[in-house]
Amino acid sequence: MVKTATTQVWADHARSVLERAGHHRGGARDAVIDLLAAQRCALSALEIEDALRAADRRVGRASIYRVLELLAHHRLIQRIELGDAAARYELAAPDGDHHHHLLCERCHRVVPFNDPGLERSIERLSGRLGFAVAEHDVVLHGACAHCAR
Amino acid sequence: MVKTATTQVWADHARSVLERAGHHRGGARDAVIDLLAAQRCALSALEIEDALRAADRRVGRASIYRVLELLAHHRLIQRIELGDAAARYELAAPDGDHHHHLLCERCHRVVPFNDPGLERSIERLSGRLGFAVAEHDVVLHGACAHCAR
DNA sequence: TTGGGAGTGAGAACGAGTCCTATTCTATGG
DNA sequence: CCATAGAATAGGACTCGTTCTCACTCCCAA
Repeated sequence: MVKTATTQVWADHARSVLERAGHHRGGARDAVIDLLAAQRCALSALEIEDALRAADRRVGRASIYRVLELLAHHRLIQRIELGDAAARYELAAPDGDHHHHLLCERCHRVVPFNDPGLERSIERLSGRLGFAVAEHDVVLHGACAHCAR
Repeated sequence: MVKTATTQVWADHARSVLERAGHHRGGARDAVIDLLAAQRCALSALEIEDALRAADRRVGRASIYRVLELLAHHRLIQRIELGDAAARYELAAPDGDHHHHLLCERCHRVVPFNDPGLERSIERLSGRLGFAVAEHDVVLHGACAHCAR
């Protein structure tokens, strides 16, 4: 598994958050964290299982879901649903930077994008409505820039 | 089944759109359309099945999913996923009015809201990025106004 | 009226996610 | 360093929403 500086930072951060929360360490968890850290796009739980098996590091399915739930609970990853069957999981950068997704209905590509204006709108809105928004998820459906012209 | 003026409008609209698209009529489809028209909040496919059975109008499960897919394809309903297992389906008002949902992490209620500012942000953003956005879906996670204070 | 294609129903099949239980491992205090 | 309690894990059975299959029925244009 290749570890770049950035991914290592996230993995260490994740481990220390969990340790501080009083969790023991464990092999399955380490394997999942390392795998996630090395990804640059979202993975589903089953894809994680396959990837780990391919790397000769079998991890029980239940463990994978448990680890993902734990990481999501501590906001170390974000769970995203794009409408296809499986939920996907993506690193949540410690600096709060994140993006959303457009699902192209023609080429079926998933196009990530980010937009400060959108983030601001959501902040304003949650203040006005009295929500304490911890996370948000925006999915656009339509044609990507490539297919739209 | 009670039919108010508004719901009848939608049902008629839906049927004429499908007819113009070259679809034959059918009993299952009519039943699902009438049921949807009478709802004021989103239903899952299984809830639709149950409601129809309760109304003594059994409809095959496959037909329900087929009808929902067809209606969604013609943008007569919108499919929404709130992260729990089942997808839900909601009327898409012909006037384009729609709302989004906050999932309260404490009381687990689904709180609908709408926000013109948010809509404007999404329009601007899609123009800037070159997307042709046909539909969009915003899900907030956090605490609702009631739980937040 | 009739033929052919669209629509439908019932149940099997599928797949993501959860549950259960025995086993292994981690961290702590003696 | 060892014992121990409780946390973490494996893996397989299971649940349940969704899709598939295929025989059958119905709609509608000719």
